[in-house]
Amino acid sequence: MTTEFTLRQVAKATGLSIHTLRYYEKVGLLAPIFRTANGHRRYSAEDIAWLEFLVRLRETGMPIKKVIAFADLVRQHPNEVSERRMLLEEHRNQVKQHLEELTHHLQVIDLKLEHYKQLEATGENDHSCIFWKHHLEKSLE
Amino acid sequence: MTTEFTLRQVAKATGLSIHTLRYYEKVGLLAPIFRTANGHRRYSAEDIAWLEFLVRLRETGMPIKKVIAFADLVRQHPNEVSERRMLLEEHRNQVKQHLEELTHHLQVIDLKLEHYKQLEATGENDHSCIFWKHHLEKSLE
DNA sequence: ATAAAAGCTAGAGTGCGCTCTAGGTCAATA
DNA sequence: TATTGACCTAGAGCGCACTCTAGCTTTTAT
Repeated sequence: MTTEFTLRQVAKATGLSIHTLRYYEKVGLLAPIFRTANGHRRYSAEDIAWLEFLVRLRETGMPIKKVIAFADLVRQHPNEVSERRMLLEEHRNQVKQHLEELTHHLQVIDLKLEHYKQLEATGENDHSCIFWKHHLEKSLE
Repeated sequence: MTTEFTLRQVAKATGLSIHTLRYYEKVGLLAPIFRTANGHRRYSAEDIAWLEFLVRLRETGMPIKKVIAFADLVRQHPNEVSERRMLLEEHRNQVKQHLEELTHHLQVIDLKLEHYKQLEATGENDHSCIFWKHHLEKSLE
């Protein structure tokens, strides 16, 4: 409330672009930001705190529409926390699951890398190129 | 090579849509798939193996262009594995980093959830709603 | 023999999340 | 006084990754 920040400052602070900050406000990810007499935005520390949480939701894959739904809950039911909790809990579980899938994918990629390293060490050809050869043969018929 | 599969079968096997399979071939994620006399696609077991790895790359966030670059390396340098290894290693590191960021984000979300649970238990209001009030006050001036 | 189901291509359309442009105001600096 | 630079709005444009349509042929089931 006391200290207020310009668009430019907030862009620098959050890592979001100036364009994105205006866009986020336009679509309702942010409540309307306070304006000076000439219409320029002034962000409060609380605005920045919300932006930081919002970015976390986005970076964990929450679609913009769902973040808007979350923001709307705060606006419409500021004293009712349970709906927000449920929405966030659902998201948390999705992130958790995604995390587990990624971990598994990483293991497979690591296996493939191990395989490559062995091939490089022994100077052998990649076995999987057979599959490409098959197409070459066919196209030469 | 021996057993071959129809478009429909491969869609079911990989979880990709029929449209997507044709699209992937068109843009070069797959080498041209073998065709029957009437022009219908017939996928080999190797095609499916590559599709499965490809899906893993996509699901770990590798952009299509980069997957194409990877596929091109196999086609152009089937005996040279080191470039492929480097590309894949770079991707692996990005996935690892992403995984760590996600883990951190998850912790913050869990903290927020803890906070919500406490509020629900004590029946208190969410402190963060102050930030929304600020805007309401301003709009009433 | 005919209808339904599966396949084909080229290319248009969609949804998401920005990102940029045009055309303007206002304040401070050279 | 003129110009630079930060800001404003409305709305157009873009890149990605599909997804679907139109109009056609072929195959399979009844």
